[in-house]
Amino acid sequence: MKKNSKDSIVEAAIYLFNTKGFSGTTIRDIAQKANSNVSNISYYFQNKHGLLEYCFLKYFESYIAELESAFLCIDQGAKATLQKMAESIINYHTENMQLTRLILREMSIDSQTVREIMSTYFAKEKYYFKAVIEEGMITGEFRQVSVSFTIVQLKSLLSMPFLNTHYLSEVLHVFPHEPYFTQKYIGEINNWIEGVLTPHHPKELVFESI
Amino acid sequence: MKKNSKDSIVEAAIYLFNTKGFSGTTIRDIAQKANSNVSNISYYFQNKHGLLEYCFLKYFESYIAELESAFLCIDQGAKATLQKMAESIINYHTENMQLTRLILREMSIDSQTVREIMSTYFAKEKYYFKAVIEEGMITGEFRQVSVSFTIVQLKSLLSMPFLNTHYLSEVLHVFPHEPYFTQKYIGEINNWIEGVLTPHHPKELVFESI
Amino acid sequence: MKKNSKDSIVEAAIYLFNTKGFSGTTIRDIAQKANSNVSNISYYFQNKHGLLEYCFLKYFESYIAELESAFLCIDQGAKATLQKMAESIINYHTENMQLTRLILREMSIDSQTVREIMSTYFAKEKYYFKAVIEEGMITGEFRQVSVSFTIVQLKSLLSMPFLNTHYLSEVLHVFPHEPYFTQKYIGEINNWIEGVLTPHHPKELVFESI
Amino acid sequence: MKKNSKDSIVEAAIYLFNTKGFSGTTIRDIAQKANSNVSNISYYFQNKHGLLEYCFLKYFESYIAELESAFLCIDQGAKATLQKMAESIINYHTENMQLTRLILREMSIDSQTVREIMSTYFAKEKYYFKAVIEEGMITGEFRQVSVSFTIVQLKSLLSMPFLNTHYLSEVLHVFPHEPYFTQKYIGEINNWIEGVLTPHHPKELVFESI
DNA sequence: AATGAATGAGCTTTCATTCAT
DNA sequence: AATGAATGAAAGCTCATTCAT
Repeated sequence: MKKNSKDSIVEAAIYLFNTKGFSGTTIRDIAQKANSNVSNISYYFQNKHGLLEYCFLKYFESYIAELESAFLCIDQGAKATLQKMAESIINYHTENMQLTRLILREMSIDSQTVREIMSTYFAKEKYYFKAVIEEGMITGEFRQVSVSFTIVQLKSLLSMPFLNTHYLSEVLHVFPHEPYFTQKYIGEINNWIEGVLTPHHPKELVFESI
Repeated sequence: MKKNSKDSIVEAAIYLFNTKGFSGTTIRDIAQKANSNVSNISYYFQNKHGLLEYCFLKYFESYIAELESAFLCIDQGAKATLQKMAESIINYHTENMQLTRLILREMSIDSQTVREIMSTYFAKEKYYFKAVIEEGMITGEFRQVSVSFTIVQLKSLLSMPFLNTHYLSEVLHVFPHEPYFTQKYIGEINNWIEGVLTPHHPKELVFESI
Repeated sequence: MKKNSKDSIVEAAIYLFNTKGFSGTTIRDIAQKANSNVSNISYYFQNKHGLLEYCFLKYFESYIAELESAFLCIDQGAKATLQKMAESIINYHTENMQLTRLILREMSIDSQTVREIMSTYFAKEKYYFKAVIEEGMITGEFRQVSVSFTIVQLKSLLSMPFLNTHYLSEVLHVFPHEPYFTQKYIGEINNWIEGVLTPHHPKELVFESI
Repeated sequence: MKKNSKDSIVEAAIYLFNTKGFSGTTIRDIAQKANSNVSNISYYFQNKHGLLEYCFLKYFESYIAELESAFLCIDQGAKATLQKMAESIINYHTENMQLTRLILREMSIDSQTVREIMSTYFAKEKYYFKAVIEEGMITGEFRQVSVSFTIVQLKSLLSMPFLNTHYLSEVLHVFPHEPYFTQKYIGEINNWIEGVLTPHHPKELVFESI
């Protein structure tokens, strides 16, 4: 009768953690939404917190995989690679908006989970970003910039819209769920790469902007 | 005996909501940290949620005031004004990092509070950003851009570093609390204004980058 | 500004104790309804329970006074006196319906208050009822009946309609507040005195009694 | 380990609600007396109020069943039927004195529960009383009386002794728990039916009295 | 005489978890 | 693999009362 109890629990958890926050969600909420029994959560994930950790892992495994895959074409140039990385992340975030929002929010809470589980993933993520930026600076594709501050900006631009989807849709009337958004926002990121990271060779660059 | 019970409750609440999340914080935690009595929370703020709302109002009243004040110099040019607005916000966020982080996180939860309380503030904020961007496009200081997508980016850049302070300090070794950060990050935002918003007049712009 | 704080507190208390029960009413409810301050309750009545006791005394002082006054005409015959006593009680209950209902309900709770405060009043009440019934039995106006069981019935008939006013009005469409009710119900009590207490055929019936 | 948690909770609740009133009883009291856990009250009855409603239903289901069963012999005459109904109610009240007292008291509080839950039961009860009284008036067994006012008296006589058991035992020294009381009080009710409801045909009636 | 801030105890309810099946 | 009853801890909140003014 139940397709897959474990999966439906995770699905329900992502939705509810995202909507009401981790602490604001009860395991009964989750069990009910998943059409499962409360005890199954303990059974599969040890306890409520284990379920959250599972969600974190689920997110980061894929996230890093996307990043890794995009990084493979580094020999085609730093700019192209960075553009591909940004595009991959935006696509991944768009396709997993609930999970992304949950991670981005809970990450900002000061907890053991964040420190322990995520440090390795963040280290990897930093490695790829740093590598591509430094490569670009060496080849002259990028200006000489602060790697850290560049990563700060890049991550800001790639995360925020998915964290504040309400704000986007209700205040700015920009709808991250629509396919048009993804396309357009990738263009904006490329503009940022051009305008902020790339050295100004006047003639060509003017025509890149939308 | 107690100097100011109400204020110390708010202060404790901001710290704890920020550190452990709203749902993850108990009113007993707050009362204890504030050296006050649990009942006083109900007494002053009706209930736990009222205390959160109070924090929201506290943040937004000042935030909008900062924005409004910076907007006053609009006759000195759109770019200068936008730079001043960004600087004001960064300064305000730096000085109220705890509160800012709390607001930015809880805002992303799907609740009545967010919708009802904040809609007016967001409308005002949007008004100022839109006004300055459109002014810039009219005078030719800014390129022709999508107002909404520009606001998305601007808000991303102005918020994210204050939401993920752990990440910045522990992964990137960038410390938002240090005075150097503020100064440097304001420069980065100005770069963004130059590189992304300002039309390329080759000669001058090259020298603006840090 | 306040006419009489004490009186308005009592008035509010009677209404609220009656509507929501003693334990179900908070002193803040009372203070608010009385347009007074919470602390005044402690000031005037020591504490919440003192206020209840005050209500009990208020009721019983008047109640016993009514009974006493009606009993004075005992030399005009037992039946006439009993009728007058019943009429007085019904009138008093009608005029103080809220207070009456409150007393009748709280009396049924097993508490110190009931035992201590009321025992003297109940003793007095019993004395008058017993006196009039026994007088009637001596003079032959009444049949030989059990005094206790007669008092049970009499008190039942004189109390219940005022305890269950909702039931009367909503189920039976009998409205104790209307003047017609009082008049009619006094008639019913007199019927009861006639039919149950008075011998039908003086000579024979005397022997029927238990 | 626990035999029947639900039943023991109900039993404890009836005793305590009766003794201390609904609002005056805490669920900790109940759980302790029932040797159960506080949470089980929520588990079985949703909340404290749900437990009260359960008691109401428990009472009325049986009460109406008694009434219905007694009403079946209506073809044996209205008076006999009414006597049987009264007897059934007195027996039921005697056997369930705690519950009865609880219901009678809480019924007098002005609440949603009373209005919603009980209206149907009261309608049924009224139907049976009305039917038997009207039948009696048609056949000439009963005098022409007001149905409503007769029900008021009947219910008064059948309820009050069970509501004020303290008063009966401590003031009047009448003990409703003793078997003698039931027998005697049924006799009193029959006297009331004879004296108040039955037309006076001197010769015959004399022999009917007990 | 009256007020409003402050207190601490205690209440109802919720929750994550465990146990027996 | 899955269920539902049961548990103890703790959470949010309420309340009668007191204190300082």
